[in-house]
Amino acid sequence: MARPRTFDRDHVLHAAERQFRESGYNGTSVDDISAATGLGRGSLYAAFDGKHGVLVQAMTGYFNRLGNVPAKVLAGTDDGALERLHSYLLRAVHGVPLADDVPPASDRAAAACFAGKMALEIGASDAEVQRLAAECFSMLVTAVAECVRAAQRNGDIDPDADAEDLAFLVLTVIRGTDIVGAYGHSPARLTRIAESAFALLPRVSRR
Amino acid sequence: MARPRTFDRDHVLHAAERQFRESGYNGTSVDDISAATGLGRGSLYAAFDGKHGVLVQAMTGYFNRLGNVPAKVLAGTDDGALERLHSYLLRAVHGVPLADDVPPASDRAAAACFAGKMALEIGASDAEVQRLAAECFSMLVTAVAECVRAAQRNGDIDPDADAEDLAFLVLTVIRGTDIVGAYGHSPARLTRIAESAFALLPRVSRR
DNA sequence: AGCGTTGTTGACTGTTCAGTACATAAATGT
DNA sequence: ACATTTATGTACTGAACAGTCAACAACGCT
Repeated sequence: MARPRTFDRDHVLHAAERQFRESGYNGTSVDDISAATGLGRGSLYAAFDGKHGVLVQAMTGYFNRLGNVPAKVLAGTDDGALERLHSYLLRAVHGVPLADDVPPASDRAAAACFAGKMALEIGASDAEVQRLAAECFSMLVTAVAECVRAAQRNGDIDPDADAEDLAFLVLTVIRGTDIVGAYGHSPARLTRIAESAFALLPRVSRR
Repeated sequence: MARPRTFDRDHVLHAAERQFRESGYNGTSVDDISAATGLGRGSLYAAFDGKHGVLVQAMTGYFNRLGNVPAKVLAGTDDGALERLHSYLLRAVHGVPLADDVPPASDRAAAACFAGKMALEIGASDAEVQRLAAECFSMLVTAVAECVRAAQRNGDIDPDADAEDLAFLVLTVIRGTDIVGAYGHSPARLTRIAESAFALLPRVSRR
Protein backbone atom coordinates (compact mmCIF):
# COMPACT_ATOMS: atom_id res chain seq x y z
CA MET A 1 0.00 0.00 0.00
CA ALA A 2 2.69 2.46 0.96
CA ARG A 3 6.42 2.83 0.66
CA PRO A 4 8.24 0.58 3.11
CA ARG A 5 11.04 1.88 5.26
CA THR A 6 14.47 1.04 4.01
CA PHE A 7 16.17 0.88 7.41
CA ASP A 8 16.11 -1.63 10.18
CA ARG A 9 14.76 -0.03 13.30
CA ASP A 10 16.99 -1.91 15.71
CA HIS A 11 20.12 -1.25 13.68
CA VAL A 12 19.37 2.46 13.65
CA LEU A 13 18.74 2.55 17.39
CA HIS A 14 21.91 0.61 18.04
CA ALA A 15 23.94 3.03 15.94
CA ALA A 16 22.37 5.93 17.81
CA GLU A 17 23.23 4.23 21.10
CA ARG A 18 26.86 4.02 20.06
CA GLN A 19 26.84 7.71 19.24
CA PHE A 20 25.25 8.64 22.59
CA ARG A 21 27.78 6.46 24.40
CA GLU A 22 30.64 8.16 22.62
CA SER A 23 29.58 11.78 22.99
CA GLY A 24 26.94 11.76 25.70
CA TYR A 25 23.40 13.02 25.22
CA ASN A 26 24.08 16.74 25.21
CA GLY A 27 27.28 16.19 23.25
CA THR A 28 25.59 14.64 20.23
CA SER A 29 23.62 16.70 17.78
CA VAL A 30 20.78 15.48 15.60
CA ASP A 31 23.20 15.75 12.69
CA ASP A 32 25.56 13.40 14.52
CA ILE A 33 22.73 10.89 14.91
CA SER A 34 21.84 11.38 11.28
CA ALA A 35 25.41 10.68 10.21
CA ALA A 36 25.78 7.70 12.54
CA THR A 37 22.55 6.09 11.41
CA GLY A 38 22.49 7.17 7.76
CA LEU A 39 18.97 8.51 8.17
CA GLY A 40 17.95 12.02 7.24
CA ARG A 41 16.47 14.37 9.78
CA GLY A 42 12.97 13.93 8.43
CA SER A 43 13.06 10.19 8.86
CA LEU A 44 14.45 10.50 12.35
CA TYR A 45 11.63 12.75 13.41
CA ALA A 46 8.97 10.70 11.67
CA ALA A 47 10.15 7.39 13.09
CA PHE A 48 11.51 8.34 16.50
CA ASP A 49 10.13 11.79 17.30
CA GLY A 50 13.41 13.63 17.46
CA LYS A 51 16.52 13.49 19.58
CA HIS A 52 14.90 12.69 22.90
CA GLY A 53 12.70 10.07 21.30
CA VAL A 54 15.74 8.40 19.78
CA LEU A 55 17.39 8.28 23.20
CA VAL A 56 14.34 6.84 24.94
CA GLN A 57 13.85 4.20 22.29
CA ALA A 58 17.56 3.39 22.14
CA MET A 59 17.50 2.89 25.91
CA THR A 60 14.43 0.72 25.61
CA GLY A 61 16.21 -1.35 22.99
CA TYR A 62 19.23 -1.64 25.26
CA PHE A 63 16.96 -2.71 28.09
CA ASN A 64 15.43 -5.39 25.91
CA ARG A 65 18.82 -6.73 24.87
CA LEU A 66 19.85 -6.67 28.51
CA GLY A 67 16.83 -8.79 29.27
CA ASN A 68 18.65 -11.72 27.70
CA VAL A 69 21.37 -11.65 30.30
CA PRO A 70 19.49 -13.35 33.13
CA ALA A 71 18.40 -16.23 30.92
CA LYS A 72 21.68 -16.66 29.06
CA VAL A 73 24.28 -15.93 31.70
CA LEU A 74 22.83 -16.16 35.19
CA ALA A 75 20.11 -18.81 35.05
CA GLY A 76 20.92 -22.47 35.51
CA THR A 77 21.35 -25.19 38.03
CA ASP A 78 22.17 -24.45 41.65
CA ASP A 79 25.53 -26.15 41.53
CA GLY A 80 26.81 -23.88 38.77
CA ALA A 81 25.42 -20.69 40.26
CA LEU A 82 28.59 -19.49 41.97
CA GLU A 83 30.63 -19.98 38.83
CA ARG A 84 27.98 -18.20 36.75
CA LEU A 85 28.13 -15.30 39.19
CA HIS A 86 31.91 -15.26 38.86
CA SER A 87 31.71 -15.36 35.11
CA TYR A 88 29.07 -12.62 34.96
CA LEU A 89 31.01 -10.34 37.28
CA LEU A 90 34.20 -10.70 35.27
CA ARG A 91 32.55 -10.32 31.92
CA ALA A 92 30.28 -7.44 32.93
CA VAL A 93 33.37 -5.39 33.66
CA HIS A 94 34.48 -5.77 30.07
CA GLY A 95 31.07 -5.80 28.49
CA VAL A 96 28.55 -8.59 28.54
CA PRO A 97 27.64 -9.99 25.14
CA LEU A 98 24.02 -8.99 25.06
CA ALA A 99 22.94 -11.20 22.22
CA ASP A 100 24.40 -13.81 19.92
CA ASP A 101 24.94 -11.42 17.06
CA VAL A 102 26.37 -8.65 19.21
CA PRO A 103 30.12 -8.83 19.90
CA PRO A 104 31.02 -8.61 23.60
CA ALA A 105 32.58 -5.14 23.54
CA SER A 106 35.04 -3.35 21.32
CA ASP A 107 36.35 -0.86 23.86
CA ARG A 108 35.79 0.52 27.31
CA ALA A 109 33.12 3.01 26.29
CA ALA A 110 31.14 0.22 24.68
CA ALA A 111 31.44 -1.93 27.77
CA ALA A 112 30.06 0.60 30.23
CA CYS A 113 26.36 0.50 31.00
CA PHE A 114 24.54 2.73 28.56
CA ALA A 115 21.68 3.29 30.97
CA GLY A 116 24.06 4.18 33.78
CA LYS A 117 25.93 6.68 31.68
CA MET A 118 22.77 8.40 30.54
CA ALA A 119 21.34 8.36 34.08
CA LEU A 120 24.42 10.07 35.48
CA GLU A 121 24.48 12.66 32.73
CA ILE A 122 20.84 13.70 32.52
CA GLY A 123 18.87 11.45 34.89
CA ALA A 124 18.55 14.18 37.50
CA SER A 125 16.61 16.39 35.09
CA ASP A 126 14.97 13.75 32.91
CA ALA A 127 12.54 11.59 34.80
CA GLU A 128 11.92 9.22 31.90
CA VAL A 129 15.60 8.49 31.42
CA GLN A 130 16.02 7.97 35.15
CA ARG A 131 13.08 5.60 35.24
CA LEU A 132 14.33 3.56 32.28
CA ALA A 133 17.80 3.31 33.77
CA ALA A 134 16.42 2.30 37.14
CA GLU A 135 14.34 -0.40 35.47
CA CYS A 136 17.44 -1.81 33.79
CA PHE A 137 19.24 -1.93 37.08
CA SER A 138 16.34 -3.43 39.01
CA MET A 139 16.00 -6.18 36.45
CA LEU A 140 19.66 -7.05 36.87
CA VAL A 141 19.42 -6.90 40.65
CA THR A 142 16.56 -9.37 40.55
CA ALA A 143 18.49 -11.72 38.28
CA VAL A 144 21.73 -11.53 40.26
CA ALA A 145 19.87 -11.97 43.55
CA GLU A 146 18.23 -15.10 42.18
CA CYS A 147 21.64 -16.43 41.18
CA VAL A 148 22.94 -15.65 44.67
CA ARG A 149 20.03 -17.59 46.18
CA ALA A 150 20.85 -20.52 43.93
CA ALA A 151 24.45 -20.44 45.17
CA GLN A 152 23.15 -20.28 48.72
CA ARG A 153 20.94 -23.32 48.16
CA ASN A 154 23.97 -25.14 46.85
CA GLY A 155 25.96 -24.26 49.96
CA ASP A 156 28.44 -22.01 48.19
CA ILE A 157 27.38 -18.71 49.69
CA ASP A 158 26.57 -18.04 53.33
CA PRO A 159 22.79 -18.63 53.66
CA ASP A 160 22.60 -15.93 56.33
CA ALA A 161 23.62 -13.25 53.85
CA ASP A 162 20.87 -11.14 52.33
CA ALA A 163 20.78 -12.13 48.68
CA GLU A 164 19.40 -8.80 47.52
CA ASP A 165 22.01 -6.84 49.44
CA LEU A 166 24.74 -8.91 47.83
CA ALA A 167 23.19 -8.40 44.41
CA PHE A 168 23.12 -4.64 44.95
CA LEU A 169 26.74 -4.75 46.03
CA VAL A 170 27.87 -6.82 43.06
CA LEU A 171 26.09 -4.54 40.62
CA THR A 172 27.37 -1.44 42.38
CA VAL A 173 30.90 -2.73 41.89
CA ILE A 174 30.18 -3.31 38.20
CA ARG A 175 28.78 0.18 37.81
CA GLY A 176 31.77 1.50 39.71
CA THR A 177 34.11 -0.05 37.16
CA ASP A 178 32.31 1.97 34.50
CA ILE A 179 33.64 5.10 36.16
CA VAL A 180 37.03 3.66 37.10
CA GLY A 181 37.37 2.57 33.49
CA ALA A 182 36.59 6.11 32.39
CA TYR A 183 39.62 7.23 34.37
CA GLY A 184 41.71 5.26 31.94
CA HIS A 185 42.59 2.27 34.10
CA SER A 186 43.58 -0.88 32.27
CA PRO A 187 41.27 -3.84 31.68
CA ALA A 188 43.65 -5.83 33.89
CA ARG A 189 42.99 -3.46 36.76
CA LEU A 190 39.24 -3.75 36.28
CA THR A 191 39.58 -7.52 36.28
CA ARG A 192 41.47 -7.34 39.57
CA ILE A 193 38.69 -5.25 41.07
CA ALA A 194 36.09 -7.75 39.94
CA GLU A 195 38.12 -10.68 41.22
CA SER A 196 38.59 -8.97 44.57
CA ALA A 197 34.85 -8.41 44.83
CA PHE A 198 34.11 -12.02 43.98
CA ALA A 199 36.70 -13.30 46.44
CA LEU A 200 35.05 -11.36 49.23
CA LEU A 201 31.59 -12.87 48.78
CA PRO A 202 30.66 -14.57 52.04
CA ARG A 203 31.31 -18.29 51.63
CA VAL A 204 30.01 -20.92 53.96
CA SER A 205 32.59 -21.79 56.56
CA ARG A 206 33.02 -25.52 56.01
CA ARG A 207 34.42 -27.25 59.04
CA MET B 1 48.47 49.80 40.58
CA ALA B 2 45.42 48.23 38.93
CA ARG B 3 41.81 47.49 39.72
CA PRO B 4 41.49 44.51 42.06
CA ARG B 5 39.07 41.70 41.26
CA THR B 6 35.82 41.91 43.09
CA PHE B 7 35.17 38.17 43.27
CA ASP B 8 36.71 35.34 45.22
CA ARG B 9 38.28 32.88 42.86
CA ASP B 10 37.45 29.80 44.90
CA HIS B 11 33.85 30.85 45.43
CA VAL B 12 33.38 31.34 41.70
CA LEU B 13 34.93 27.97 40.87
CA HIS B 14 32.78 26.27 43.48
CA ALA B 15 29.64 27.83 42.05
CA ALA B 16 30.68 26.70 38.58
CA GLU B 17 31.29 23.21 39.92
CA ARG B 18 27.74 23.09 41.29
CA GLN B 19 26.43 24.14 37.89
CA PHE B 20 28.50 21.49 36.06
CA ARG B 21 27.33 18.86 38.54
CA GLU B 22 23.73 19.80 37.98
CA SER B 23 23.69 20.03 34.20
CA GLY B 24 26.82 18.24 33.07
CA TYR B 25 29.55 19.86 30.98
CA ASN B 26 27.79 19.93 27.64
CA GLY B 27 24.52 20.77 29.35
CA THR B 28 25.73 24.05 30.82
CA SER B 29 26.26 27.11 28.71
CA VAL B 30 28.62 29.96 29.42
CA ASP B 31 25.55 32.02 30.27
CA ASP B 32 24.62 29.42 32.87
CA ILE B 33 28.07 29.72 34.42
CA SER B 34 27.79 33.46 34.26
CA ALA B 35 24.44 33.37 36.07
CA ALA B 36 25.65 30.86 38.65
CA THR B 37 28.80 32.79 39.47
CA GLY B 38 27.58 36.33 38.98
CA LEU B 39 30.49 37.07 36.65
CA GLY B 40 30.09 38.52 33.20
CA ARG B 41 31.31 36.64 30.15
CA GLY B 42 34.33 38.86 29.73
CA SER B 43 35.51 38.28 33.29
CA LEU B 44 35.08 34.55 32.87
CA TYR B 45 37.23 34.55 29.78
CA ALA B 46 39.81 36.88 31.29
CA ALA B 47 40.13 34.97 34.55
CA PHE B 48 39.53 31.37 33.49
CA ASP B 49 39.93 31.26 29.73
CA GLY B 50 36.39 30.25 28.88
CA LYS B 51 34.18 27.29 29.54
CA HIS B 52 36.80 24.59 29.34
CA GLY B 53 39.18 26.58 31.47
CA VAL B 54 36.52 27.01 34.12
CA LEU B 55 35.96 23.24 34.16
CA VAL B 56 39.64 22.41 34.42
CA GLN B 57 40.21 24.91 37.20
CA ALA B 58 37.02 23.88 39.02
CA MET B 59 38.22 20.27 38.89
CA THR B 60 41.61 21.34 40.16
CA GLY B 61 39.92 23.15 43.03
CA TYR B 62 37.87 20.06 43.77
CA PHE B 63 41.02 17.98 43.72
CA ASN B 64 42.67 20.33 46.21
CA ARG B 65 39.69 20.19 48.57
CA LEU B 66 39.71 16.42 48.22
CA GLY B 67 43.33 16.48 49.28
CA ASN B 68 42.14 17.19 52.82
CA VAL B 69 40.31 13.91 53.07
CA PRO B 70 43.33 11.68 53.76
CA ALA B 71 44.59 13.92 56.53
CA LYS B 72 41.21 14.66 58.11
CA VAL B 73 39.31 11.43 57.70
CA LEU B 74 41.65 8.54 56.99
CA ALA B 75 44.89 9.27 58.78
CA GLY B 76 45.39 8.34 62.41
CA THR B 77 46.50 5.61 64.73
CA ASP B 78 46.50 1.99 63.66
CA ASP B 79 43.90 0.96 66.22
CA GLY B 80 41.31 3.36 64.83
CA ALA B 81 42.01 2.58 61.18
CA LEU B 82 39.20 0.09 60.65
CA GLU B 83 36.65 2.43 62.16
CA ARG B 84 37.97 5.33 60.07
CA LEU B 85 37.60 3.19 56.98
CA HIS B 86 34.05 2.34 58.01
CA SER B 87 33.24 5.96 58.63
CA TYR B 88 34.78 7.08 55.35
CA LEU B 89 32.93 4.46 53.35
CA LEU B 90 29.59 5.40 54.85
CA ARG B 91 30.10 9.10 54.58
CA ALA B 92 31.55 9.03 51.07
CA VAL B 93 28.31 7.53 49.86
CA HIS B 94 26.43 10.58 51.09
CA GLY B 95 29.14 13.12 50.47
CA VAL B 96 32.31 13.63 52.43
CA PRO B 97 32.67 17.05 54.01
CA LEU B 98 35.68 18.25 52.10
CA ALA B 99 36.58 21.13 54.34
CA ASP B 100 35.41 22.72 57.56
CA ASP B 101 33.41 25.42 55.87
CA VAL B 102 31.83 23.13 53.28
CA PRO B 103 28.65 21.36 54.36
CA PRO B 104 28.73 17.57 53.87
CA ALA B 105 26.24 17.40 51.02
CA SER B 106 22.87 18.91 50.31
CA ASP B 107 21.58 16.29 47.91
CA ARG B 108 22.60 13.26 45.91
CA ALA B 109 23.99 15.19 42.96
CA ALA B 110 26.22 17.14 45.31
CA ALA B 111 27.45 13.95 46.98
CA ALA B 112 28.59 12.22 43.81
CA CYS B 113 32.21 12.59 42.78
CA PHE B 114 32.54 15.63 40.56
CA ALA B 115 35.63 14.24 38.86
CA GLY B 116 33.94 10.90 38.22
CA LYS B 117 30.90 12.52 36.68
CA MET B 118 32.97 14.68 34.36
CA ALA B 119 35.23 11.74 33.44
CA LEU B 120 32.27 9.60 32.44
CA GLU B 121 30.69 12.37 30.42
CA ILE B 122 33.65 13.75 28.50
CA GLY B 123 36.76 11.93 29.71
CA ALA B 124 36.93 9.74 26.63
CA SER B 125 37.38 12.76 24.38
CA ASP B 126 39.09 15.15 26.78
CA ALA B 127 42.49 13.94 27.90
CA GLU B 128 43.01 16.71 30.41
CA VAL B 129 39.73 16.00 32.20
CA GLN B 130 40.50 12.30 32.23
CA ARG B 131 43.94 12.93 33.68
CA LEU B 132 42.63 15.23 36.39
CA ALA B 133 39.93 12.76 37.36
CA ALA B 134 42.40 9.89 37.41
CA GLU B 135 44.69 11.92 39.67
CA CYS B 136 41.82 12.49 42.12
CA PHE B 137 41.11 8.80 42.21
CA SER B 138 44.73 7.75 42.55
CA MET B 139 45.19 10.09 45.46
CA LEU B 140 42.22 8.53 47.21
CA VAL B 141 43.41 5.01 46.42
CA THR B 142 46.75 5.80 48.02
CA ALA B 143 45.09 7.21 51.11
CA VAL B 144 42.61 4.35 51.51
CA ALA B 145 45.32 1.76 50.90
CA GLU B 146 47.40 3.34 53.65
CA CYS B 147 44.42 3.16 55.99
CA VAL B 148 43.93 -0.50 55.05
CA ARG B 149 47.58 -1.19 55.87
CA ALA B 150 47.12 0.49 59.23
CA ALA B 151 44.15 -1.76 59.92
CA GLN B 152 46.24 -4.73 58.87
CA ARG B 153 49.02 -3.73 61.24
CA ASN B 154 46.45 -3.54 64.00
CA GLY B 155 45.22 -7.04 63.23
CA ASP B 156 41.78 -5.96 62.03
CA ILE B 157 42.16 -6.83 58.37
CA ASP B 158 43.69 -9.99 56.96
CA PRO B 159 47.39 -9.22 56.45
CA ASP B 160 47.46 -11.50 53.41
CA ALA B 161 45.05 -9.26 51.52
CA ASP B 162 46.52 -6.83 49.01
CA ALA B 163 45.91 -3.40 50.49
CA GLU B 164 45.86 -1.65 47.16
CA ASP B 165 43.38 -4.12 45.69
CA LEU B 166 41.08 -3.57 48.65
CA ALA B 167 41.42 0.18 48.28
CA PHE B 168 40.49 -0.04 44.61
CA LEU B 169 37.49 -2.16 45.51
CA VAL B 170 36.29 0.17 48.26
CA LEU B 171 36.58 3.18 45.99
CA THR B 172 34.93 1.35 43.11
CA VAL B 173 31.96 0.66 45.38
CA ILE B 174 31.82 4.32 46.31
CA ARG B 175 31.92 5.38 42.67
CA GLY B 176 29.29 2.76 41.93
CA THR B 177 26.95 4.37 44.44
CA ASP B 178 27.26 7.58 42.45
CA ILE B 179 25.54 5.82 39.57
CA VAL B 180 23.14 3.79 41.69
CA GLY B 181 22.19 7.05 43.39
CA ALA B 182 21.52 8.58 39.99
CA TYR B 183 18.94 5.84 39.41
CA GLY B 184 16.97 7.39 42.23
CA HIS B 185 17.66 4.86 44.98
CA SER B 186 17.23 6.07 48.52
CA PRO B 187 20.07 7.11 50.82
CA ALA B 188 19.10 4.17 53.00
CA ARG B 189 19.78 1.81 50.11
CA LEU B 190 23.15 3.38 49.45
CA THR B 191 23.98 3.01 53.12
CA ARG B 192 23.09 -0.68 52.95
CA ILE B 193 25.41 -1.12 49.98
CA ALA B 194 28.23 0.60 51.84
CA GLU B 195 27.60 -1.47 54.98
CA SER B 196 27.57 -4.66 52.93
CA ALA B 197 30.88 -3.74 51.37
CA PHE B 198 32.43 -2.97 54.72
CA ALA B 199 31.11 -6.18 56.26
CA LEU B 200 32.78 -8.21 53.52
CA LEU B 201 36.27 -6.83 54.09
CA PRO B 202 38.52 -9.77 54.96
CA ARG B 203 38.96 -9.85 58.74
CA VAL B 204 41.55 -11.84 60.53
CA SER B 205 40.14 -15.14 61.67
CA ARG B 206 40.69 -15.01 65.43
CA ARG B 207 40.69 -18.38 67.08
C1' DA C 1 44.79 65.35 40.31
C1' DG C 2 45.92 62.74 36.54
C1' DC C 3 47.83 58.56 34.39
C1' DG C 4 48.57 53.65 33.62
C1' DT C 5 47.03 49.23 34.50
C1' DT C 6 43.84 45.88 35.13
C1' DG C 7 38.97 44.22 36.13
C1' DT C 8 34.25 44.44 34.52
C1' DT C 9 30.38 44.69 31.58
C1' DG C 10 27.14 44.01 27.92
C1' DA C 11 26.60 44.15 23.18
C1' DC C 12 28.04 41.85 18.94
C1' DT C 13 29.45 37.95 15.54
C1' DG C 14 29.40 33.91 13.09
C1' DT C 15 28.16 29.24 13.98
C1' DT C 16 25.54 25.50 15.37
C1' DC C 17 21.52 23.85 17.34
C1' DA C 18 16.65 21.33 17.41
C1' DG C 19 12.77 21.13 15.08
C1' DT C 20 9.61 21.97 10.89
C1' DA C 21 7.93 22.13 6.13
C1' DC C 22 7.83 20.68 1.80
C1' DA C 23 9.03 18.52 -2.40
C1' DT C 24 10.26 14.03 -4.13
C1' DA C 25 10.68 8.95 -4.28
C1' DA C 26 8.99 4.25 -3.78
C1' DA C 27 5.81 0.93 -3.01
C1' DT C 28 0.95 -1.37 -3.22
C1' DG C 29 -3.87 -2.03 -4.74
C1' DT C 30 -6.87 -1.21 -8.37
C1' DA D 1 -0.87 2.73 -15.60
C1' DC D 2 -2.52 5.52 -12.02
C1' DA D 3 -3.80 7.06 -7.41
C1' DT D 4 -2.74 6.75 -2.70
C1' DT D 5 0.05 6.44 1.13
C1' DT D 6 4.10 6.53 3.53
C1' DA D 7 9.31 7.12 3.54
C1' DT D 8 13.02 10.13 2.54
C1' DG D 9 16.12 14.10 2.06
C1' DT D 10 16.90 18.95 1.99
C1' DA D 11 16.17 23.64 2.72
C1' DC D 12 14.55 26.69 6.14
C1' DT D 13 13.70 29.09 10.86
C1' DG D 14 14.26 31.11 15.16
C1' DA D 15 16.78 30.29 19.18
C1' DA D 16 20.90 29.35 21.66
C1' DC D 17 25.59 28.75 21.48
C1' DA D 18 30.93 29.94 22.39
C1' DG D 19 33.90 33.31 21.97
C1' DT D 20 35.40 38.41 20.97
C1' DC D 21 35.67 43.24 21.62
C1' DA D 22 35.52 47.92 22.93
C1' DA D 23 33.84 51.08 26.23
C1' DC D 24 33.89 51.90 31.06
C1' DA D 25 35.29 51.59 36.10
C1' DA D 26 38.38 51.22 40.03
C1' DC D 27 42.58 51.18 42.01
C1' DG D 28 48.01 52.54 42.95
C1' DC D 29 51.38 55.42 41.77
C1' DT D 30 53.65 59.77 40.83
